[in-house]
Amino acid sequence: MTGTPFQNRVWNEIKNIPAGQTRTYKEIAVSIGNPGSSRAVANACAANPNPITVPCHRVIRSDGRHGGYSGPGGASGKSALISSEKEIATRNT
DNA sequence: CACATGACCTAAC
DNA sequence: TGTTAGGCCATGT
Repeated sequence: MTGTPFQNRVWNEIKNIPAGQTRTYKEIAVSIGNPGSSRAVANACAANPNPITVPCHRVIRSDGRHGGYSGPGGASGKSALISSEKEIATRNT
């Protein structure tokens, strides 16, 4: 899984995203220390070998739209996953 | 080192 | 509001 240090930071930040919460690629880029690498961040997710262990489905664009998802369900399931996790977070409160 | 690719972002038409 | 153009960064060839 440990590919490039950059990807590692990206996946790490994504894994740090709390359930029900969504982060934009730019936010992640800033979190890892590369506020201008929003594109590379998306690439890291796309290159992420564990689209399931990594909640890349919580990562969305600045427009609020979903970017993509190489895991099960695809970009469509991505929104479903977000809604489900959002529901979980709401239930926990 | 240079070129090509991509789940992006911003601005302009 | 929807599409097009340019720019940015990391990775792979």
